[in-house]
Amino acid sequence: MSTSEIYRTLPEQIADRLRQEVLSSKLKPGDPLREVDLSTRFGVSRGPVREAFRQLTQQGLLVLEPNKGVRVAQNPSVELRPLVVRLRRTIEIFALESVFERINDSDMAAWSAILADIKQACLSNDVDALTEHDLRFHQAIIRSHDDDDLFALWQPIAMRMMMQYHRLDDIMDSYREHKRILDAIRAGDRAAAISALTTNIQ
Amino acid sequence: MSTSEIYRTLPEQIADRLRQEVLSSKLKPGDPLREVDLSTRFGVSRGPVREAFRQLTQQGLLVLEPNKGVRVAQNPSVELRPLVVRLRRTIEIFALESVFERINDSDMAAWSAILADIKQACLSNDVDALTEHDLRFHQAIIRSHDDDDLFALWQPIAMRMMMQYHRLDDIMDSYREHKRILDAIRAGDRAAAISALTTNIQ
DNA sequence: CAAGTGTACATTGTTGACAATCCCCAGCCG
DNA sequence: CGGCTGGGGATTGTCAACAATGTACACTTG
Repeated sequence: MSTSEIYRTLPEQIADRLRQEVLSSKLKPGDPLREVDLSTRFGVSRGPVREAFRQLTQQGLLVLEPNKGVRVAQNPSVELRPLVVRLRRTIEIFALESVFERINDSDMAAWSAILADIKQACLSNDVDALTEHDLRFHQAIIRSHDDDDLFALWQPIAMRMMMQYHRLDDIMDSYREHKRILDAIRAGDRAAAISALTTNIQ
Repeated sequence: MSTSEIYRTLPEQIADRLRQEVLSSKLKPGDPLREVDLSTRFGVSRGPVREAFRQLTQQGLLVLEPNKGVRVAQNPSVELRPLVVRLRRTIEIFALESVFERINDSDMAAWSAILADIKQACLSNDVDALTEHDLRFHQAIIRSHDDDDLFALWQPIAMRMMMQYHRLDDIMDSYREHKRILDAIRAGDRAAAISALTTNIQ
């Protein structure tokens, strides 16, 4: 997720960068993205850029109009939002349910590290960093399953929520909510974990 | 959906054809797809084929391994199946709930036509045609919303179920189930419609 | 003979040129 | 004056050549 990391493919690097800019509202809903602009900016040809567009379209961050290019997706309609929340809860609770059976020390350590990043982002009031680590936290829940299908199901739904403006008045609440989830997991308390997760997803 | 229709884009034509072959098990899970094979077969270059691959990957029908090409996706693990069923029910019931408010005569006519196609496919024991029209029926429920986001959310989930082998002993049951749904809609009976839909999705 | 290594081939990744399409706007016509 | 029409620039779509990567298998080596 950080800047100087080894990526497998060119399109992935481009997609990661663009995703970051969409989630941080550097690119706003409706903004058009031009293939040539980005290809010169990243120093590659249009092919990899097109490929990155496809990845982000799949994740619901961009919308593609044939012969007209891509734009940043509009936030889901207010009508749809309750559905998206319900779907995301369904998936993450499903994943959480079986976390208790598989969890090991290295998982917990990784989670604690992410929670520390969330705390740090909250303290320094860095909303972009918070979005990134929030995403990583939930991704870790999903990924504890090691099932690419589950991740593929979850991603477009989660992305559609992440694009929304932040719902919390006090940014520090984000840290508290995630801490509650992790504490409940550590304590092996399923009901508390699900409750905390449900509170966090809305 | 039929063979000689006007499509906007080349990749769409290719993707439609390949989807049909995956859903009809002409291409089986794990089968590799080669870009050059398909580009010569369709008489185009590799570009549009790659693009079609991306669309089908997004729909969960193909899996993409960098530098190694695409393969037909494995069916979701048995562990995941209950989740997929739950998600699909959640979305379709959500869509169905508000169908009652928007429905008009031309919608009903279109639905009746699809139901007739389903009946025809059942009578002639044509499983491939049944799969296609089954998909069209549910797609019509989703599409009655005229919200591309809802469709985008639904498609990858529905596709993962459509890849599964058919669950019915008597193929004619499929017609009966869909007829129950449509009759309930026509009668304006929400509870019955939801019940019939829930029975159909499993 | 087993394990590692090199090499040729098959396949995907990337590129830049060219074609098709869209969009804006000036000019024309009713 | 309002609406149609068509030209030209901007943008995406397609293509074929070339580069990079992965794979299979014969070969060496201990």
